[in-house]
Amino acid sequence: MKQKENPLKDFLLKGHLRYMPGVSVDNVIFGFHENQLKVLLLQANTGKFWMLPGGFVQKNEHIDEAAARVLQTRTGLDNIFLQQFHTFGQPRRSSNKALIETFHSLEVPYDHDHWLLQRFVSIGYYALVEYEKVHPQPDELSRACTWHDLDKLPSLLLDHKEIIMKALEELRLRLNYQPVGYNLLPEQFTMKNLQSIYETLLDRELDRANFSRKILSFGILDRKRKHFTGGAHKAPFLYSFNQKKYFRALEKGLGRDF
Amino acid sequence: MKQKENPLKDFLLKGHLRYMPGVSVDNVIFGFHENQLKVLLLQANTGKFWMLPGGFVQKNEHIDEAAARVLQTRTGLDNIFLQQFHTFGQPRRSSNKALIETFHSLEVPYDHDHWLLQRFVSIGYYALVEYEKVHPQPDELSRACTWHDLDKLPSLLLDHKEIIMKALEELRLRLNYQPVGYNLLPEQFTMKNLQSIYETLLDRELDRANFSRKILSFGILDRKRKHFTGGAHKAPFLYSFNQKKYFRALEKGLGRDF
DNA sequence: TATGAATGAGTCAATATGACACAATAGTAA
DNA sequence: TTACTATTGTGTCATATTGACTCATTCATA
Repeated sequence: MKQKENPLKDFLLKGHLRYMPGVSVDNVIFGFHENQLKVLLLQANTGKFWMLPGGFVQKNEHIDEAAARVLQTRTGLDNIFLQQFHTFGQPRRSSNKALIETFHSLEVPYDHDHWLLQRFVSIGYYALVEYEKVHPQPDELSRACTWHDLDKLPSLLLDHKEIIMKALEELRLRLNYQPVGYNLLPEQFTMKNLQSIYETLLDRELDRANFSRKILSFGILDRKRKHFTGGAHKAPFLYSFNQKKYFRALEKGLGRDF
Repeated sequence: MKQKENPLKDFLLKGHLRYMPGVSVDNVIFGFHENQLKVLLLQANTGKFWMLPGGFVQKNEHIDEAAARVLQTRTGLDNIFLQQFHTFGQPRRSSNKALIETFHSLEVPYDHDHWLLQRFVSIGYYALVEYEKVHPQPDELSRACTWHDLDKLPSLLLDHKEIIMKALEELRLRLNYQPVGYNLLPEQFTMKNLQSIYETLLDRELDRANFSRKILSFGILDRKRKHFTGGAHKAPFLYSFNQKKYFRALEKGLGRDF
């Protein structure tokens, strides 16, 4: 029996049979830690640049499914609600220098028609995850899969920094008509937990009382018992998202102006 | 000198040299007529289905430019502000039956690897235009390029109906934080003109006084002289968009909740 | 000059927002 | 037990916004 090929080599040689040419997906995964917004990045075995967990679309696969599969494959994160937010299509998105080096080092024959050397359009998805709940694992092409502060991003591949910034911008816009937090918080949480998320996403402080009033007016929360932290102060109530109402609000929006 | 090829035949044979495989753009052009929202559709010479003015992305072209070029080429409409709103990527978007008939009728050789028979992802753009201002002309592939009522759409190709509906949905959402009307109205217009646009887009009536108050509060309008229509009633003021403020609002948004 | 239609401007109650105040805890220290 | 502190639930209050109206004005026509 033939020895297993190098998976990267296999991908370079046979990828064109499996994947759509010219189309990729890039996932911007936001996570929280100590009230800081983080983004999940991969670092390839072969390069020093960091990158978003992105990949390609199979020839017979919905792009939404592709985004989810790519995320699962490259980071191990599963069952994450991904939201498409923008498609990026500058003509020379990709620099092929590193790629061509890889061809040489793996002794893979190629020419300028090779599918990976073509220009790609990338469909951007974002998601919000609870930092503590997930355990990112790099795939075999990557040596690292770790969280990075948004204000201390390392050197990023191609236009991935632009993609991250656009994702954040769109996310902030949608905060006005979409609820947030479902998979960001444990089953039960305090109002302060939720407020911290909004404050972190918006990068500014919100008034405690007003925030509470507004969120409760959306009617997507159920109040539970009290939560005794052991802190020397009044115990806060716990809340949970009313799933039905939460997802209805995700679909229908939280009420409009016009 | 060789006779000019059939342009369609030329496109089928050589398109793969010029265009990205697997990626297309589709434009949803909304227009107004008698307070009705219309959408611009093409009908191919060879088929009975109507379609959005869509096309392909050149190998070295920004997707935004592709959308504008495609629109210009296929409908004659130029200098239109197109807004990307969603990318559609179900795996079997395209039915190739009609296409294969075309291959046969033009006696173009093909196999299942032909670039046009591959699965396509389509990037959706929308725009709003003043019905009276533009004069759509079908390209040589099409026998018609006409406006259609949204509530009386003809049979549409592929998923184009879904694309139109999504465009309208996104447009309505953006009405809450983006100004509308710049290229929809003449240089000067009445408050009623503008209100009609909003009413048509939202498909519901708005209170005259409240609408005026709200729009004026955005601070994107300059009041001009009065306009004497000849009607037997008080003459309305004319307004014009303050370009600087209008486009700043397009960029920055019209004020948020959180 | 009277009339009808549409407009600019205003009223007013209901609601939402932003900035605070204050009493009610839960633990800790005395 | 009792003070003390941090944090929370709730309330207030001025201000802004919204939705549903009214009303006088003004234009062309009869």
